[in-house]
Amino acid sequence: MEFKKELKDHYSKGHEKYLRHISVDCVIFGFHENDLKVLLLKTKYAGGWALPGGFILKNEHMDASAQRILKERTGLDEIFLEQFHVFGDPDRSTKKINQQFLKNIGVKADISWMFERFVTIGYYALVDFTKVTPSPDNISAACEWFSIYQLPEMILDHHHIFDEALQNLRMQLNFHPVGFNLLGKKFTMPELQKLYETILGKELDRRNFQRKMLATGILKRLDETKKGVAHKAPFYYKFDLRNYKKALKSGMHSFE
Amino acid sequence: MEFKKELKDHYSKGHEKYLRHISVDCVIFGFHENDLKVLLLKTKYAGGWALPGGFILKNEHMDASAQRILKERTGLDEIFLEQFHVFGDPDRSTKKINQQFLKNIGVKADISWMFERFVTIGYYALVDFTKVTPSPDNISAACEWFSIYQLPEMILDHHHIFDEALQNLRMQLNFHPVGFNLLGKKFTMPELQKLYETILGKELDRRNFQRKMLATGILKRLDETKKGVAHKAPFYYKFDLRNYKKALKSGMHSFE
DNA sequence: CCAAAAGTGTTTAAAATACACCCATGC
DNA sequence: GCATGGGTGTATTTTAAACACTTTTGG
Repeated sequence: MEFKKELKDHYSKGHEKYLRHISVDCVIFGFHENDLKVLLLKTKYAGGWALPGGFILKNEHMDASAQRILKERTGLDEIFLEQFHVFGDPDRSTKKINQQFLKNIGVKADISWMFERFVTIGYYALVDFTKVTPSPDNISAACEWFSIYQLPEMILDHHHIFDEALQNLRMQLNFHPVGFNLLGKKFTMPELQKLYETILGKELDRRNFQRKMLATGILKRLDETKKGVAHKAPFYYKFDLRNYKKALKSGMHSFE
Repeated sequence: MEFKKELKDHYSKGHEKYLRHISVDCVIFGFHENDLKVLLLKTKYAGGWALPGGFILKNEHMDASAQRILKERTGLDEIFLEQFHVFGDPDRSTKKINQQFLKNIGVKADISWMFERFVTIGYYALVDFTKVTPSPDNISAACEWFSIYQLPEMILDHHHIFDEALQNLRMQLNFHPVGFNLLGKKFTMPELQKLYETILGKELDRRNFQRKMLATGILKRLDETKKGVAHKAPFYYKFDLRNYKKALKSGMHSFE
């Protein structure tokens, strides 16, 4: 069985390929149907959901590892990525989980780099939900989006990692208009507002939001309005990358 | 020679004691004579100054490693510490430096965990300058404070790590009144202001500064004034930890 | 008594917040 | 035509920034 051989190799020889003791975990945020979502993997046999993660190749830039992991799970390139925290508690051991996993799947291994302690580097990613094709890795049974307000049971400290990621994202939102990375090429003001409200977890004033957003100068209104929608049709906007870069230098404003 | 043996052991057997591929580097800030300073080490033989750093013991919490490293260099316990960034470029190799170092010192080693790639976790520390007794480690010739505006040539990417630390400190200063960690038990308002000005790299209005600071409610004015000083004697203040913790929850203000 | 630094205001400008009105569209 | 959501504008409050005067102290 090809899969078992691959797995055995990973456990017995992975340390020749990857840096020991270091893993990368990604909190992938997407926005869909007015809800902020996170992409999670269901581990085979071993119960519980997990953040997509991986390891750093011996000659690979750490940021590139995160990009590679994201590419594999979402199919996307050049994702917005932000390293936000390192989790270095010696008790966050994956040993038990890994041993349980191998036992269940019927692979033997007594010692393995995978049983050793891991320090994990947390990244969060902001992706365009509509562009993502979630695909599980070979040790996972499923790869699905979850609302951040209805997360399932998660392995290890992954829920804690998620919490930190969300907190960092909220902070970031006050300085850089990172929200745009979660939307498509064009979007309406109400959509953008919903996004902000979902991330921040609170409602914002519609009129003040629009004024502030436009004041940043990083939005460009299109002549097009949203079609086939009840009530007054909202305009589409697009994100003006050039002005964005200029605005970044002079600092961004915060939201309520 | 005891030292050479220790060193040889470190290079040949250190990987049994520490996590491979991971180092910790600390940017230690101190405030003295109206100047923000950083504690640096002069490496023996290999030229250039370096940030105090070290490795994570196999069963040690990452944060504890940083505390241990700081204790060794400054003599202080329970230092204010903040993990701010991980540097994971595969090119940031210490191999050449280490080999040069060993050659110069006359120790032989062909392979060593120390020649492998390191991902380093950056911490910055805020310490009370007057409490610190700088002491070099056994591979360093000197341990000295430098003004952040007159830094010497530094090895590897240490200058870049410093830059990131300073940038993070400035950010942090807008949300948490971290400045207090750099001062002693009591301090005058002008001293506190100088500190802020030095960190932020710009002048602040004396009167507005005082008002804002007092508005946070985390300062307590003592009945004591500074003695033996020309002109009007400023009051001493102390930092009110209890109110500080309360204030943190409701968020802090920014400075100009 | 005067220069220099510190304490305590006030005035002005800007930004955040709250709120009101009109317009378009589908049912 | 009316309920609903969207575009635009104004009043109010809050906060930041600019500025002035008085007080204390050593020389």
